[in-house]
Amino acid sequence: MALGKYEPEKVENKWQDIWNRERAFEVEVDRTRPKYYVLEMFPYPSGKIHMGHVRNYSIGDVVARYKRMRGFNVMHPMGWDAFGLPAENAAIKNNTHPAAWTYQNIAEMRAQLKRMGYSYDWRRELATCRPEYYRWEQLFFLRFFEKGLVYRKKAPVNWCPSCHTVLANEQVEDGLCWRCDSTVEQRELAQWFLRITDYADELLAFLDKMPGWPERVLTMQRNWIGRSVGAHIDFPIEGSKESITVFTTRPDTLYGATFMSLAPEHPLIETLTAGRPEAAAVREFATRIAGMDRIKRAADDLEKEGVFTGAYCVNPLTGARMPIYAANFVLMGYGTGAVMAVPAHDQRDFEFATKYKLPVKVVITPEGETLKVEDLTAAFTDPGLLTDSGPFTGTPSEEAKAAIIEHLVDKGLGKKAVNYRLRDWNISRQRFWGAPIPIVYCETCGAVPVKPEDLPVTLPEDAQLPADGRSPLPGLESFTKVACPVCGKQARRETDTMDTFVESSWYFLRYACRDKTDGPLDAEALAYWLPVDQYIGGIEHAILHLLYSRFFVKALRDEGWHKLDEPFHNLLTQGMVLKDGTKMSKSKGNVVDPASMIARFGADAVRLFILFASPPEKDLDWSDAGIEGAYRFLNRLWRLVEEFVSGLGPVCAPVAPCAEPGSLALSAKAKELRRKEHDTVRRVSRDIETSFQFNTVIAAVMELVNDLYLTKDSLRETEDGRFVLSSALSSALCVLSPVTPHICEELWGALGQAGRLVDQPWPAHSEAALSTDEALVVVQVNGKVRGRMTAPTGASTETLQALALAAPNVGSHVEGKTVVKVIVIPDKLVNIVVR
RNA sequence: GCCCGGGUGGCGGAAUUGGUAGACGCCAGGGACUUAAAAUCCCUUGCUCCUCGUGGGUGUGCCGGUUCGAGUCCGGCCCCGGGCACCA
Repeated sequence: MALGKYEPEKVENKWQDIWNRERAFEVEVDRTRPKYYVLEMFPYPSGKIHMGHVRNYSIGDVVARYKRMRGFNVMHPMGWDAFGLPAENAAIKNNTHPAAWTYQNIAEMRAQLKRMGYSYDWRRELATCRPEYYRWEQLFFLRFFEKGLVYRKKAPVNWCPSCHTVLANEQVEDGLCWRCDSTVEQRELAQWFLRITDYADELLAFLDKMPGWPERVLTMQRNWIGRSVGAHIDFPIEGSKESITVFTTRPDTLYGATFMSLAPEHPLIETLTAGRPEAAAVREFATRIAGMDRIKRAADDLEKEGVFTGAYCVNPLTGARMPIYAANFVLMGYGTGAVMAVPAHDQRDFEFATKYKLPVKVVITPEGETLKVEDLTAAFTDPGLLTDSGPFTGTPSEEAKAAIIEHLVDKGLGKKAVNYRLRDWNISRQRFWGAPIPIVYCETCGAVPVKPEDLPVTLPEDAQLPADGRSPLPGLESFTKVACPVCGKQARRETDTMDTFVESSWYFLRYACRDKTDGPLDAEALAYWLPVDQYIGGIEHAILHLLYSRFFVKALRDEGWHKLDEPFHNLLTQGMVLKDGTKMSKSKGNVVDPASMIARFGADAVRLFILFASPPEKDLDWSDAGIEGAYRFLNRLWRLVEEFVSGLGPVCAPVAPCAEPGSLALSAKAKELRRKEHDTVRRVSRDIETSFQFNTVIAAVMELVNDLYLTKDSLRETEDGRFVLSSALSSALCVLSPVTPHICEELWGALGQAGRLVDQPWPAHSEAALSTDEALVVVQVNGKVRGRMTAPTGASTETLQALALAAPNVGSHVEGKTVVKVIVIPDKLVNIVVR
C-alpha cells in the first residue's frame, strides 16, 4: 500500500468526518466509569479565532484525548460567551443587529474550531445570548432577590464614559476601563449588587484547600479579598450625641490616637462643619478632592493634605480632645471612611501630623528601648511593648490588641471587626447586548421582580442602536411599558442588563445539563460531572471570572441547586502567544492568523508547534521557522510509515504498542530500540500526568522517531527487528495522537492496525524492557568528568572503582597523587577524590 | 514598598531525589543524492586554548557558603515579568 504525499487538509477532513459520523466525543453520564471534565475558557465570538485560542484549546484537547485513552469518560464541551459590547459597536458600524453579527461570528469560529479537530461534544454547545440560556440566569436573579443576595442601592460607582456604562471594581485597572482603557469616572447611581461580600470568608478559606491552582492565582485572590482583622471603635463627638466609628487593625495603638481623619466624602462632614467658620474651606476641599480622577488621587506621590473641620472628638480611653480633619488620603470605600490617627505608629498619620503640627504620642516601644517623640523621623510600625497606655502599659502589642478590644466591649465603645477590601459586585450595565434584569419599577410598589412564569425577559430583536453607543432600551416603549406584576398598574421595565461575567459564572454547570429544558440545572448530572477536573485559560481572569464563578457556585449551592463547593479542581493558566517578543496586535501589524497557518501546514502542524515551542504556563513566541520545523517532523513521520508499509508490509504484521516479544529472541540492537520505545512511553506518560509538559512529550517522540530512522535499515533484516520496529512505530503514533490526532489516526490505519486510534488504550511501558545489560558510567576526578566507560549493570562498588581507575584518560589525573576516597553511584558515576 | 514568578548557547527551550549541563527543535556549517536546484538522508555545532587528543581551561544573572560533587540546596545582592498598593 502506498500512502502518497502527506496532504494535511485531506487527512484532517477525512478524520474529522469520521469522528463526527461515529460520534466519537459525545458522552453521557455513566456511573460505571470514572469521569473527567476538561474545560477551556469559552471564547467571546469576536469573528475569528486567534493564536491564543488555538493554544488554549490545543492544550485542553491533548488533556481530553489523553484522559480518554486512559479510560475516563471525558466531557469536553465548547460554547460562546456571546453577550458584550463589541457586538453593539459592530452592529452600529454595519447597521445591523448585535444578534446577527454574533451568530455569524459564532458560525465562523465554530467552523474554525472544527477545522482544528478538537474533541468536543458539540451537542453541549451553548451561546449565552440565547434566551434559552439567559432565562435561567434571570431565574437565579429572582431567587437571589428573594433571598436578599441581590439588592439595589445608590452608590458611587465606576462609570466608563466611552462604554456608557458602569463597571465593577474588578473591571477597573489602574483607574482605567478594562475594555477600552478610558479613564473611569465616579458617579452616583442606583445599581444592582450581588452580595459577594457575604461569601468573602468562605471564598478566602477555600483558597487554602485548592492545591490544584497556581499559587500566583491564589495569592491574587487573597489580595483581592483583602481580609483584615481589627476593631470598630466609637469616638464621641464633642458637643454632640453622635460619634465617629473607625475601623482599625491597630487597636493596640488607641492610646496614641491624637486626631481624627475623615474621607472628604464622609457624610458627617456636613453636620460637623455646619455653622462653623471652617465650613466653606472644608466644603471647597471636599469638592476638589472628590472631583479628582481616580488615577491622580491614587498616585503614590500625592501629597497628604487636609483641613480642620473645627470640630473635636474624644479618645474613648484617654479622654484626649482630638481635632477632626478631612484628609485626602482617607478613602470612603474602605472601612468606615474614618481613621483614628496615630502619628507615632502609622506612616501616613505621621506625615500628616508633621505637616499640620499635630500632637504625636508614642505608645509602642521596641523591647528594651525607649522611643522619644522628638527622635522620631518616621512612624514606628513594628510590634513592641505598650507604653503610656494606662493599664495596658508593658503589654506586648500583639496581646494588647485583643485586650483593648475586650476592654472596649465591656464599656460599649467598640467591638472586634473584620474588614474586607472586596466590595459587592455591581452587576448593572447600561448596555443593550446583555441579559435583561428581570425587574419592573412601579410607582406604588417600587422595584418588583418579574414573575418567574413570565421569564424570559427577552431583548427586542428589532432594536435600532443609536449611533452614540447608548443603549436603545430606555427609549423602546415596546420593551419598557409593562404592567406591574403586583398591582397591575402601568409600570416601567428595568433597562439595565447584567454584567456579562454573570453568564460566564455558571456556563460550566449548564454544559453538564444539556438535556434539561424545564430548569437550569440537573442536580444528578452535576453530581456526576462536576467539579471541572481541569480548567484551562488565561491568567487575565485570575480575579474577575475565577472569583465570580467561585462565588456564583457557592450562592447556587446555598439555593439548593447542587452540592458543589468549588467549581474548578485544577487550574492551568496558559501563557500568551507573542510575536517578536510582544503581544500580537493589529496596530503593530504582527498578528499571525491561525487560518492561514492551517491552510499552509494543516491543523496538526499548528497544534504540534504551539505545544512544542514552550511549556503551557510560559509565554510563547510564534516562530515561522518553528512551524515549518513542526511540519517537517510530521512529513518525516509520514515517510517513515510509508517506507515501513511499502517495504515491510508483506512480511510484517502490525504489532501493538509496547508489545511483548514472547518467545522471539531479540538482538542487542532490537533490545536497544525496544528500550527506547518503552522509555518514550514512560516519559510521555509522566510529563503529561505530572505537569502537562507537552514540549518534552513531543521531544521524546521526536527522539524515538530519530532512533527509528537510524536503526530501521539494519533492523528490517530480521524478524525480531521488524517486530520491534513495528511496536515502536505503533507506540510513537499512540502517544503522539493526543497532540496530532489526524495524522496519527491515518498512519495507524496505514500500518494495518485494527480499530480507531482514538479508541486505543494508553500504552503501558514495561520496567523489564527498560533494563540494560550495560550502563554508561561517568568517571570523575575531583568532581570533573575525565572519562566515560561501560560497565555491567549492577556491578559492585569495588568493580566500578577498579574499572574507573583503569579507564583511559583517568590515569594521568590520578598519577602522583593520593587517592583520598572514591564515591560510587552504581550504574551512574564514579568520583575519584585525589590530593 | 509588599507578595508571587523567572534569569541556562545565536534563538525557543531540556535536565527525576544534588550525580555527564545544553535533550528536542530552530538557525548556521559540512557531506551524500541530483545535470542543477528544491526536497530528503547523514554529520558538526556553548565559549576558548593548544601539541587536534580518549586533550586543557571555562561556562546555567552576580558574590559567598555547604558538599567528593551545585543549574539544582543555603545566605546576600542585581536584573526582568506579573499582582497588590495612601486599605487605616
